[in-house]
Amino acid sequence: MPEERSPRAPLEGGKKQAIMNAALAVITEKGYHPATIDEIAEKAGVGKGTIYLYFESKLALVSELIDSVTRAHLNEMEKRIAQVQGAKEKLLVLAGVEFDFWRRHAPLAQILASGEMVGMAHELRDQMRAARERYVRLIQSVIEEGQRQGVFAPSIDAALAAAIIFGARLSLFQFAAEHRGAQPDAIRGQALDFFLRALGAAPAREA
Amino acid sequence: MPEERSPRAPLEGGKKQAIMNAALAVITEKGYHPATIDEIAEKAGVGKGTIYLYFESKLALVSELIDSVTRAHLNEMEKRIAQVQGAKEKLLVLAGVEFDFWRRHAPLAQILASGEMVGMAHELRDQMRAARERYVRLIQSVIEEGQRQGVFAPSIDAALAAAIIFGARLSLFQFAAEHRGAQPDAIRGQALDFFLRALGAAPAREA
Amino acid sequence: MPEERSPRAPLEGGKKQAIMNAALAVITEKGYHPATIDEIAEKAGVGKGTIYLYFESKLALVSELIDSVTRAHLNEMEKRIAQVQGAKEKLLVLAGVEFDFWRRHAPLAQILASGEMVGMAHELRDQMRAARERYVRLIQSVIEEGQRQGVFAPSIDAALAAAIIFGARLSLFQFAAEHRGAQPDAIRGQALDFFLRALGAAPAREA
Amino acid sequence: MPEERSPRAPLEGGKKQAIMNAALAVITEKGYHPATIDEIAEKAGVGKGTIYLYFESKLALVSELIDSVTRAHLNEMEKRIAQVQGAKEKLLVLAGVEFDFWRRHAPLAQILASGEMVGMAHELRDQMRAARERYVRLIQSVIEEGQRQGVFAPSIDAALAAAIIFGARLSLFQFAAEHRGAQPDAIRGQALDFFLRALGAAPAREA
DNA sequence: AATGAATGAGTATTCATTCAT
DNA sequence: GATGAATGAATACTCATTCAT
Repeated sequence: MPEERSPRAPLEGGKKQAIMNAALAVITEKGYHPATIDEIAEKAGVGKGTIYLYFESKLALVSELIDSVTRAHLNEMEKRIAQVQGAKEKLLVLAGVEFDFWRRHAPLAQILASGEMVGMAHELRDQMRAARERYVRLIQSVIEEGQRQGVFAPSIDAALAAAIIFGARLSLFQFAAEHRGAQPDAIRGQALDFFLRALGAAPAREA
Repeated sequence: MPEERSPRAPLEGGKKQAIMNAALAVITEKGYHPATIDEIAEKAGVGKGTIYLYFESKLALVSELIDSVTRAHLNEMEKRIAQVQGAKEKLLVLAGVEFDFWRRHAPLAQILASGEMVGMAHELRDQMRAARERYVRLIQSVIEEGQRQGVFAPSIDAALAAAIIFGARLSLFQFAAEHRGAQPDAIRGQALDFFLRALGAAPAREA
Repeated sequence: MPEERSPRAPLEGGKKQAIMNAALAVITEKGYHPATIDEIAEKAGVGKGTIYLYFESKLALVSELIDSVTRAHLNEMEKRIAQVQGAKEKLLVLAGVEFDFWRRHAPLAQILASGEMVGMAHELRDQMRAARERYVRLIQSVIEEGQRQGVFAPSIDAALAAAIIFGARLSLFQFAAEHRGAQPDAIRGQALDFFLRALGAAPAREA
Repeated sequence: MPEERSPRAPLEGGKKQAIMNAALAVITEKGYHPATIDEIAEKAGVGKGTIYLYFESKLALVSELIDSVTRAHLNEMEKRIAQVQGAKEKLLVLAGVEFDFWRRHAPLAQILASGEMVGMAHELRDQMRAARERYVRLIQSVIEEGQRQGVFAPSIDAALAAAIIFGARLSLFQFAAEHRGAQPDAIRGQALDFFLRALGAAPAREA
């Protein structure tokens, strides 16, 4: 591997990631406004000024944070869905990836899923709206595929159904969190059956 | 200067309401943190200090605001549901009341619907969690009633289903807002059918 | 005197003046950039936030400060000059007012006279330039009057002469400050004679 | 990677000069405080840390800068004045060198000419005061020489006259800058005549 | 010698809250 | 009760300086 280092490549990964991780943790706990640069810096183990070497502003930091997480999540989702055949199977995969994501990124996921955009900078709102739209369209395309395949009722408005499914995620996660006794898999299964029935399909297990 | 003891008597008693209305408007537009007492006072047409005669702090004001709005909403919901017979009919009523509420209080509704206000003071979180629970339980009770009446599939976890339905509200509202062309009633009907199918019931129209 | 109070008129005079005086003192001692709002507030005996009740920003404060001082100075100068006849007499009055002003406002006068504008905000530069121009034009008009009256040599470029006289003020003041032994009046007399000779007139004492 | 021990040997030794030139340019444009080490380093084409190899601090850098410029200017002035005979002739030379200097170093000259840099660190003030004194004394000695030669009026306070002439420089330069239409030489000639008359001498042209 | 990533003290500004009138 | 002038804690961001490489 010959020299191929962008200006501060070697350290950037480490420090920048540390800052983003710290920001994620603090913002998740306190929200956007109460999260202070000081606390993020301390949690990241870097000096306050260092943050401004990697991000232009607090807003830019959060923006990149959201971007990074949603992009990664959506990319994985799309890749995994493309790997299976059948709309019902894809919905199953989607549910699985989703549950994994929530398990790993609970805090940010909550912000994203909550649609908590009131009072956020417009840049961030637009960004989150865009991510939401991409996500909804992904679900919608699976539903439409199912309708073409004849496994979902064709009379259903796929966009509306996708919006409902998208919107239910946060509640489902909270439900799972509050019913720790129940198997997450059981919850996921139940929820999937719920949506399959709603889409006019036979439950997954009997498929 | 003659005796002018109660110069604005007609407004007395409504001052607290004026403040809450103003707070609702400002918070709704900008979010909790960016909303300033100054702006709320101005919009309410009262002095800045006056707000502190009626509320201990900004936090207390918002807390009471949320309490007031959710309480009114839930009370109306419960009253209206009690007036009709049949689980499906109750779900229909619920959807109707809900759409009305959103229409009237769009911005605050969004905050409330997000369910988990990341970054809000813990007092507010707990308060909103409580409201959410009361709401979910209301839906759940309707579902259980339907299961007992034999119109909803008894195998469904009513609590989970209620959580899903609760969670979908925000998304549905956003969907309605983005599809202004479509009739809101049509959207409500479609969504209701979606949930009725999910619950194992025949669609409302054919009931 | 019936009620005729602009919003915060009664206190504004006192506090605002206190702030401007403090700002003048601090800026004079340290210059624009090193002068901190904290120190100005402390010296004025008010809270830091109070300054922002009267001035939009540090820049606005300094701007108003310059405006206030130069305006007062120029107004007095113009008034006093209008009260006497004869160009030489006017020059005499001008010198007198000038010396008084320097005695009273030494610190700000230094800033203004120095033309220290490098690095200043453009707003301030323009403001100081404008004040300088008004001042130079005043001197110039006296010179031109003297030329019309035949007491000053008509071949002299009045604008250039005015610029020279204007520019010499700071140096003269510094000279006076460094030669505390000499009578200020003697210095003023010498300087006046210097300029009268330069203008082609007989010295003042023999007029 | 072959031996590349001195990749920029041709520049070695000039690095300090490069830094001072860059500092002069930046400070001249923005003033002392707003000038940042970052910008100076970039303009000088060196690393930020390198500046601290040559100068102890920003203050030291500026101090050395002022020293270097004023020293060069004064030295040239003294050398050129020594080369001519006659006080009037020396004043003529002085004006010429001065105009050249302003033309070449307009921005720094302005800072220097302001004479009393309000707000500058005390070290710098003292330094500039010293330069000013040396300059004034130079002018003064020419005047005194003229008085001894009988070309200038002996009753004039040479120190005061020198101070006035010194102080007028900034204004004259600004005047020249604002009257770009006029020939600089004409302005210089007019100004010289002005001062010669003030000193009790016949104008230069008729000498 | 040369660099530039890292640092944290220092700054202007905002805003919830108090309190004298 | 009602007010809004006054306050200062809190916060994002800058920049001279250091030091490991």
